[in-house]
Amino acid sequence: MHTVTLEALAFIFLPSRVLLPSTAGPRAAAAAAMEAGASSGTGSFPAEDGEIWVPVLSDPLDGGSNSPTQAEIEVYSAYLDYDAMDFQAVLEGPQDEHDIEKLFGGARSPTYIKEANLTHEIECEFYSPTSDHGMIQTLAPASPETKEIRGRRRSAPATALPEKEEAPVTMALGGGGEEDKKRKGGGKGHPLPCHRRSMRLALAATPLEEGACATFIVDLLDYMPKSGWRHRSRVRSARKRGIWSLNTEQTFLLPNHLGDMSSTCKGKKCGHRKNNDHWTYEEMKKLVDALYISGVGNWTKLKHENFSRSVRTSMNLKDKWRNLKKAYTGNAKKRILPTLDKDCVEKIQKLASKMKLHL
DNA sequence: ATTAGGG
DNA sequence: CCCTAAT
Repeated sequence: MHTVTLEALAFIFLPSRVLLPSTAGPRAAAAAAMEAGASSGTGSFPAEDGEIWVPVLSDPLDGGSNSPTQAEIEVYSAYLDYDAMDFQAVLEGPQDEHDIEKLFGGARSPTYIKEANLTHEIECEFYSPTSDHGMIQTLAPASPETKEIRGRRRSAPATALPEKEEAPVTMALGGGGEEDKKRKGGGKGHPLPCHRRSMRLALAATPLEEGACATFIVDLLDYMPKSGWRHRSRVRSARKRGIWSLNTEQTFLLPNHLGDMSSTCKGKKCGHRKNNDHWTYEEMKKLVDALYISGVGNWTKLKHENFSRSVRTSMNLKDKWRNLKKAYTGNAKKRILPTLDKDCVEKIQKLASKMKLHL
């Protein structure tokens, strides 16, 4: 599962020692998750292509609760083809260049890897069976070299960007402090229930730097009032100026509210787009294939059966179909068409004409 | 609660 | 993606 990313990003690596605590490994986590019914997979690992499971430490702030938490992570890469073992290897973490090349050099040339500024964009969906706390704990080591950092929250409260350079990550992440308090108000530290939340993160690391270890970086793009690329550019440039660079060895936690926009920004008050992600070829193909089999409509069912772990909502699916249909129907003008293969396009057109008949 | 359609 | 009317 890969997607073309237009923005060049830094290569980031996962600090296995933190993400993979003593007891559990990816497989264990996967097994546990499946047992818990969190996955609709058939028992294979990963449940779906490009999907990996990693254990997430329980929230230390959660009144001592040690409830297990899992994070479902889908990995997208514009450059690499992985298989399950690769993922596991990544998680268990080679930490030097040699290993990286060994891991990723198969399909692509190591040189390419090095020069490509690979981006690992991961989609995380946190499930907290009991505590509702989904937290990833990791080290945020000094990594001034961390060039471009990116990860994207699904959505966030519109908060001004912190102005301080070197602002501790935790502070940056806690940008919406007021909101946070409100939501937790009176709850004795217990957050509002949220069994599932998702967020997009990017792993950034400088594996080639000595002493450098992976860092988990949350992109603060979405803290900005979003309205177009200008804002994004501003953020990007701010990032270039080092505003978001991590500069301490502190351990930081991804705050609970991160990625939990469901409670923050559900209403229409928050007029931000919730999902600016472009559909990938795989997604479109998957959608078309599914529609071709089960027919157009029943979006909710479609969502649950074919896109259960995707960020796409049933409405997203519906809208996407409509757009695809529009794109490949009628006069083939100079439109910006998604690059779908012939087979896929054919299905779209067949479906479209079939629907016409039924009108 | 979902869906179809327009915006 | 959002919103709304209709179901």
